[in-house]
Order: sequence, then C-alpha cells, then structure tokens
Amino acid sequence: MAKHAYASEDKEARRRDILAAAAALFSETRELPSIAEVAAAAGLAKGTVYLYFPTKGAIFAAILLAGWGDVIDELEAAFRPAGGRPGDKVASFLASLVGYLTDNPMLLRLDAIVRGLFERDLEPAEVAAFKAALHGRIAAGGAVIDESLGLPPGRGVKLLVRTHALTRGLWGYFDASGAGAGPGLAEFAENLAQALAEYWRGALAEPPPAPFADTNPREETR
Amino acid sequence: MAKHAYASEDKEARRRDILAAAAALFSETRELPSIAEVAAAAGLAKGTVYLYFPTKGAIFAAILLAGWGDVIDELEAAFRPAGGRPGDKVASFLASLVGYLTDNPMLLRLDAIVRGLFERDLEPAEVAAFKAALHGRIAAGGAVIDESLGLPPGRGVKLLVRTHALTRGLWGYFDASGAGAGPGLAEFAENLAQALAEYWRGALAEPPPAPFADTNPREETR
Amino acid sequence: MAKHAYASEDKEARRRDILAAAAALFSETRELPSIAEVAAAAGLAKGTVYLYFPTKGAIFAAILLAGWGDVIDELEAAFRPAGGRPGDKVASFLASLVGYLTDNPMLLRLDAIVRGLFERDLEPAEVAAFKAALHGRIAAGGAVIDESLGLPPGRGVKLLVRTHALTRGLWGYFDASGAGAGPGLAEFAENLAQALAEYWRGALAEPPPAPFADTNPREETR
Amino acid sequence: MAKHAYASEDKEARRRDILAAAAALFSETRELPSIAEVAAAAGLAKGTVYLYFPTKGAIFAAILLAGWGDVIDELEAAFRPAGGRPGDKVASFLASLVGYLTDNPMLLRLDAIVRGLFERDLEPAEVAAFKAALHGRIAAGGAVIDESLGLPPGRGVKLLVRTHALTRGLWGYFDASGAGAGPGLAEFAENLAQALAEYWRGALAEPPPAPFADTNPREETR
DNA sequence: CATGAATGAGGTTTCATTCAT
DNA sequence: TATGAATGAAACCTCATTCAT
Repeated sequence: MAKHAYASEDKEARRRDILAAAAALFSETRELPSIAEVAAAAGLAKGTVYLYFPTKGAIFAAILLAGWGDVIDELEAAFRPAGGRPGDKVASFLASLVGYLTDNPMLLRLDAIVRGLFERDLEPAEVAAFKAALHGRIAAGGAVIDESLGLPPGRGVKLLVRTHALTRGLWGYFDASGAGAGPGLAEFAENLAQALAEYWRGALAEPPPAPFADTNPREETR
Repeated sequence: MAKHAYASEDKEARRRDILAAAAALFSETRELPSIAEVAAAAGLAKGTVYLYFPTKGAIFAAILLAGWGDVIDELEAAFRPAGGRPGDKVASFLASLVGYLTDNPMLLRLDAIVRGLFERDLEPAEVAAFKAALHGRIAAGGAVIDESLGLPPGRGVKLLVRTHALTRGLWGYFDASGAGAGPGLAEFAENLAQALAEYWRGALAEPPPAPFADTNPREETR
Repeated sequence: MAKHAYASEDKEARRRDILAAAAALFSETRELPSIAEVAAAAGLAKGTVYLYFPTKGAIFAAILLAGWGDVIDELEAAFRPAGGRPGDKVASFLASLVGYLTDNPMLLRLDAIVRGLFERDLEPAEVAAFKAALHGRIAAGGAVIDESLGLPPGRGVKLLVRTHALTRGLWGYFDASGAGAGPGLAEFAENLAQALAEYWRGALAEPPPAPFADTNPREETR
Repeated sequence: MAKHAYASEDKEARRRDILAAAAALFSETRELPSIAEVAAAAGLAKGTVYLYFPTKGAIFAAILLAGWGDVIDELEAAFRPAGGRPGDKVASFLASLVGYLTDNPMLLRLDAIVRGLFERDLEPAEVAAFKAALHGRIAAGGAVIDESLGLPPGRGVKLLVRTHALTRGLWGYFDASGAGAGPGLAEFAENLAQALAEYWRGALAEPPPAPFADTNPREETR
C-alpha cells in the first residue's frame, strides 16, 4: 500500500505522479493507456487514481492543459521583455512554439485523441470545463500580447486562439502516426512555421481587415 | 432480402444509398450511427454493408470526402471565372466557404468525430488513404487558385491546406454540440471569417515570408 | 463458432440451452453465475447470449418464471380432475407444492437472489415485466381453482398469490444456505406444509372474512 | 474530528446516531446509502463507522431488527391486556400491524433489499446472527400470544413467524417502488389485511390441522 | 478513538467485423 | 450477392473494507 498522502502538498505530489505516469505511458505507446496501466505505473491501486481524478478523461485533459500551458509560458517569455521590435517578438514566439511542438510531438497527438474522447464518451460538462480552463489560460496569454504589442484589449486572445487552431488543424495533415520524429514531423514543422508567419503578418497588417473585403490591399492601391 | 445488385451501376447506386443513410442518421443524431442502424436505414442487412465498404470508418471517410469536395467545388466556382480582381475572388471564396459551413454544420462535427476514429481504431493504411484522397482533391483546387491568381505552382495547395486547417482547428472552440444553429454557430462563423481574412491577407502579401523573420514589414520600414 | 440458428425452432432451442446452462451453474454454485460463465457453459460467446436475452436479469427472471410455471402446472394437475372432494384437491395441491420445492430447493433461493437483483440493479420496466408475466401465470392457475372448487371468479388468484407469498416469505427463515438438503430444508418443508394448511383452511372457511373482524367465529359464538 | 466517545453511554449514543443517519438516508432515497454517505450524515468519518459496526449489512440489519421489534411491541400491546375476547385481540393486532406497515412502508422495502444483501454479499455467520436475533424477538412475542390466547407453548411463535412470512412475501407483489404511498400501498394493505385474517382464522380453528389432510372440515361433515 | 487515504475485485454490455447459409 | 447469427475484445468506475497516521 502506498504511503498515505495526508498533507495537501503530498496530495499535490501524488496528483503529479499520476499525471506523469499517464503522460509517460502515452509517450511510449502513442495510445491512451487504461486506468489500470496508469495506476500500476504510478505504483497505486486503480481506485486510488479515482481519488485524484473523477474520470479518465480528466487525467488526459489535465495533461493537455499543462502542455498548452507550457506553450503559453513560452509565449509570455517571448513577449514580456520590454523594448524590442514587435516583429522580433512575434518571430521569437513563433519560433519557440514550433520548437516546442517539435520537441514534444506527443502534445498534438494527445490533443487529437482527447478531442476524440470528448466527442464520444465524455460528459458535455467535462468538455466545457476543459474548454473553459484552456480558454482562460489562452486569455491570460492574450493579455500579455496586447500589452507587449500595444494592441487593443482582446485582440491578443483572438490571435492566440487562431494560432492554436491553425496549429492543431495543420497537425491533421502530417501526423505520421509512426515513429517519434519521422520526416512527417519535420514537414509539419516547416509548414506550420510558414502558415503561422503568414497568419500573423496578415493579422498585424493595417488596417484591421473587414471580413472578406480588401484581402490584398496592395493589389488595390495600384 | 434486398434485390441483388449485379450491374455495376446498381452497385454504385447501392453504395450511394448506404452513404445517404449514414449521413442522414448522423445529421439527425449528431452521433456516429452503428453499422446496424445504417444498414437498417438503407434497407439492407448488416453484412451487406460490408460488401460495399471495408470498414465503418470508410463510410464516414467517404461522406467527409464528399463534404469537403463540395467545398472545393464552390472554391473553383469562385476562382475559375476569368477577369475580376484577385481580392474579390478571394473574398468571394471565403464568403462561400463560411456560408457553406454555416449551412452544413454537421460537416465539421463529423470531421472532428472521424478524426477521433482515425486516431483510435483505424488502420494506418486506411487513414493514409483518406488523407491522400483528400489531399488530391485539395491539390486540384489549389491548381485552380494558382491559375486564377497567377501564383507559382504549388502555392494554392498550401493556401488551401492552411485554410482547411484553420477552419477545422477553430471549430474546436465553438462546437456548441447543441442544436443545429445556436449562438455558437454564429460566433464560429464570425471568427472564422475574420481569421481566414487575416490569413489570406498575410499569405498574399509580398514578399513571400521567410519563416519568423520580418513578420510585420511595415513596422520595420518606419 | 457455434452453428448458426436460423430457423426459429433452432433459435428457441438455443434460448433453452442458455437457460439450461444458467440454471445448472446456479444449482452447482448457489450463486448467480456471470454471463461469461453462462456463455462458456452453453458453448457460446458472451455476445451471443445477448442476442437472446437483453440483460442478465432477464435470463434469471425467465428461469424463475419457468420454475413457478412448473409449480402451477402441478397445481392444475391437482385441481383439474373432475369429481373428488375439494379438501382432497387442496391437500393434493399443497402436498405437490411442498414436494416440488423440496425437490427443487434452488427455486426459492434463486427467487430470493433475483428479487435482490431487482431491487438493486434492474430497470423498473424489466421488473414490472417479470411481475406481470408471473401474475399472468398465477391468474391462469387461479381460474382453474375457481372452477374446480366452485369459487367466485378471482378468488383463486388471491389464494394462489397468498400461497406463493407465504411460501417465499417462509423461506427466509430456513434458507440454510448450506448443502442442498440439510436439516433446514426438512424443517422448512414441515413448517410450510403446516402454514399452508392453516392458510387454506382459513381461506376456505365460511363466511368470507371481513378483515380483522370475526377472526375466530367459533370463539365468538360461544 | 468528532469528539471522542469514551464513556460507553457515549458510544451507545454514537451507535444510535449512525443508525438514525442510515435510516433517514434510506427513507429519503429508497436506496441503500453508501457507508460514506452514512458517515457524512452522521458527522463522522468513514472509518469511524467501522468502529461501531463490523459491516455495512450489520447497520441495516440493526435497523431492520428495530423495525420488526416495534411491530412486536405493538403486538404485545394488543395481546397483553387481560380479558377481552381472543378474536378481538387478534383483530386488534392485525389492524395495528397493517397500520404500522402502511405508516412505515420503508420497513418492507428495506427488508427486501437487506435480504438481497444477505444472499449476495454477507457472511453466513452474520446472516445467522441476524436471523437468530430476529427469531429471539419473535419468540418473545410468541410467548405473549401463547399466554394471552391460552395456546400451547410454542404455538404463538409459529403464528408470528408465518404472519411475518406472509407479510414479507406479499410485499413482493405490490412494491410500487414509486412514491411513498401510491395506490400500490393501499392495495397492499387491503390484501395483507385479508390474507392475514384468513391465515389466523385457519390457524386458530380447531383442531390443529394435520398437514394436507382435512383442509376444509366443513365440507366433509356434510 | 478518530480519521480518511488506499485498496482492488468485479462484471456488464456494445458493436465492428466475420462467416456459415 | 444477401443475410443475420456469432464472435469477443475492451475497460470503466464503485464502494465496502482496511490500515497508516
């Protein structure tokens, strides 16, 4: 029997153990492990896992949230420093995003799989909770961008949401589903870098575009 | 027992019956129907369905492919006409894309669910086949864009792939999972319109961006 | 793979196989077998069992129904013959009831367990269906009694229901839960015989009793 | 942390708290509460409950015993008064029994559920202990009847056991499982009153019946 | 005595797919 | 070709009970 975790710091540690075990198993097998496997890897009984997470989905949603949270931490590191040209900040952020995903390709695969879980098995409330938590984290990152680039409040969130969406959407084309870092991954990284650069260039261009109109202003000024 | 379909045109018709039944069931319930339900709705026995499709995933992949194919048909209609300013063509395409998805919100939900299937249950070969077919269709659309906008060959595909990715990725934020056209759908449409306009503006801006560098040239020219 | 049962008589036979396997396992172990065990004993796969019964409870409800049905068959045999004194018919029925239960003690144990299932796990609809079926069978037996003894219609059902209730209720005191036929069983049989004789004597005595009044008319006439 | 109960009167009080909490929860939900729920309702921790009861079944067995004990108290009140005609005493007892059960329908439902527990999960020893305790209480009631009605010693117990059995057995037909006092309850009460009157009339009729013989002596004297 | 964290057995049902007819 | 009976894997979560603190 594992030691009882009475202190709340112990409990927090045990929670992290479970998440770490689950994430490690997923990285190895590229499949969602069963709860029994997670428990065994964490040195706990199955039931114990359920003391810390209400549901299997909650475990992997937490891992996902942490992963995207790390990305946003990097973003804040890129945007926070005072001074520096906006373009450099953006470029630095995008580079670190692409780098992070290249280093942690499991994040995107996990994202795709967990979204599948959401559609099939999970309670809408749980899905909504996940989306709210993720959105909250993204909103915080967006505020940093607003401040760093002098954008109107709320603009940064949209940029981030769309960056995230483009990233996740593009993954669907390149998920090699095979080895950790095949040619698919490099191709994905290159395409993502280009796509994000294109998106941010357009999003930061003046004037803020009216939908569908004036898509290519240079053409028109001629 | 249903009539035997000997002639290959009959077989094709029966194939379409199955797809129609499956799509109708999905539209009604917003969930993947079981094969038994599809068969019943098509007036066939379960085993018969497997004479026409190797796998459940294949059925819905085919539906998905058809859906995205329709989108690309619209795209070609927007870009094919000679003359017209590029900006107008793009705006027209984007407007028709958003309109189509607003009218057919099941397409995006089905996309999300089928992707989930792909990750969990399907043979990699089947997934690859789907991706290849989809990519082929997208490539054809990309060629039309290349020609219409005078872009270098291969540029249009990338634009389309990224448009598609952004669209699918953004859906994850707004899937209201509720009624056919709640506020979630309108919000999604508005955001998608903005995001796509931003992307295309950036993508068509000169010069073709080197990744991460020079993201906002106007800032720098000051 | 077991032979396919296409003809409806084959299907009926297979249904009986499953019931027989389940009943045999229960008799051996005195516990409800799992569906997996039933399937194995019947030479079928687990899923096949679910083609014939919607639910585990339905299997054992069917066995129970058959068991009580046999009891009622005996009842009808006792009451049906024309002629004979009413008292003899009743005595013959009660003797055959007690004899049957002594020979098939599993019926009462199964009854108790299945009732437990009903309270805990089963859908109310399923419980109601069982009760309706059982009551229907009892009603048929009651009609035979009405005719045989010249009772007003509906009287026989009540007698049977109360006989059944007394039987089942008494079992709770003597269920030795041990070997097939310990002293508990003999004691139960003796008590049941007495109790039923008392009940039927009272029930058939004139006049039909008003509740609570006149419980012992002989005392009062003194 | 709840106050420590050192004195044995405190312990007795705590025991009662637990029983009261469990009974209240059962009355509310009509389902056996979990131990966690009982503990919470009693203001205790889960483990503490196990200091007072060895097993979940023991808690509800105690509640059941108390319930039937109340019934027997009423019985004694009905039979104890000297004088009065036997028939009146019996009628009064039966009326108070039916009244009590109508007022406390949870007792019979709990009985059915706990019996289910007994069959499935509980140690035979625990079941035997419950049965012994219940029988002891019934035996005491039986002695009162013997004395009151001038019956041979041991006759009263049998009457009570069979009364109890008939009551519990009949419940199985009418448990509406629905609201506290639907039509099912009234129907049950009426049937029970009739059935018990019939039984007691037969049981008190002279001569003490030989099993199966002579069930309806009046017929025969003709 | 009190706590509450840890344990781990336990079994149903679904349904995509196969294959005998 | 069409049928539909047969297959069997797959994994969740609850909760009574124990035991370390």
